[in-house]
Amino acid sequence: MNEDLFKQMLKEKGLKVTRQRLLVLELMAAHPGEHLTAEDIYALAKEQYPDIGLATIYRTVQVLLDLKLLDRISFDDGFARFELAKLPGEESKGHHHHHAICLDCGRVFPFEEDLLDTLEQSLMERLGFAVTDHEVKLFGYCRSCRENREDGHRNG
Amino acid sequence: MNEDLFKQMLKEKGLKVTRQRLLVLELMAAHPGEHLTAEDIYALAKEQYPDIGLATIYRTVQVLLDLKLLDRISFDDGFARFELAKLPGEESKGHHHHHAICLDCGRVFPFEEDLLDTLEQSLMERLGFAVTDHEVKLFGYCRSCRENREDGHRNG
DNA sequence: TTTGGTGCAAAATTTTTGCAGGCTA
DNA sequence: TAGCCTGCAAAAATTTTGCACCAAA
Repeated sequence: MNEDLFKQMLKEKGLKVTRQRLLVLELMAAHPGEHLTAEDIYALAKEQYPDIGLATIYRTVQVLLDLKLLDRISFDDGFARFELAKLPGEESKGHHHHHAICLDCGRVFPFEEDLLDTLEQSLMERLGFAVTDHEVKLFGYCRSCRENREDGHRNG
Repeated sequence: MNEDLFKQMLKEKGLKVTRQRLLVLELMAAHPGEHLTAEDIYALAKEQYPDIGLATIYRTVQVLLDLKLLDRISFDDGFARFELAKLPGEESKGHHHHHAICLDCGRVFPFEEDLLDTLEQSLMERLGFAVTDHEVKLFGYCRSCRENREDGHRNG
């Protein structure tokens, strides 16, 4: 992420460039694909700026969401999570990437595939619903958990 | 939903059949595809049983989730929502149905299409990730909102 | 200097838990 | 009757807001 571009985006919205905003964006860029909660971001930010407050994290995250620099995602575990958004043009239709969530170890595997075109076309034809974005979560079992499970089966 | 089957499911788990549990399941069955929050269910339940408590709604919903009679979904608006689950065998692979969410009016259109087989196969081949379930949310604009918008364009 | 941002603490909101009493089996 | 279930209220947990002070433009 280009810091100068970020400063320009803030100025265009009449917002000020502050150390806290720069820090949060930098942290998010340093942890791609990690799905951080507000508390996670707070803890990381305190390492570099102990005086920062949790309320600032929430307010900054909201600014970054408005600028479409972050995506909010939920794994239905009680807190909102945030991750760096792809810049427009980095992928085909401006769609976000998606998540395969292991039901055993809880790890999250991002993937990029964008195979929903047929489905979206069908919705337009049948319902007149024009899709502009989508979010896909797959649940299942990752390779290492499946291998562990097979070991278990062999032994008992 | 068959009430006797529900009673049997409860008994098999050592749980008791109570008026509150029957009522909540009945309400969920009477409002298919409506994505009710705990407060929504509470309000509906009070109409028929004014003494019921909100805590009972949360506890009952948890029981119904465990029995896989309900699905929990989140539209990232701050509360968990619940809807009646499809019985096994009602759809192809045990997968749930999905949601197209209008960004304008907020209405939610359920759809059944199950066109992710290719994607899931590819994940298995590339990551060794075995998908057992998926959740798809599409965001966009429904027919009536699109028509209103076009009216607006014509008039101004 | 003016406007908006921050940190702290309190408030708001959703969800969970403890407990005394009541209902199911 | 024994044990689970409920209702109420309090607690927990995440997120938002009010306010005085501070920093950016």
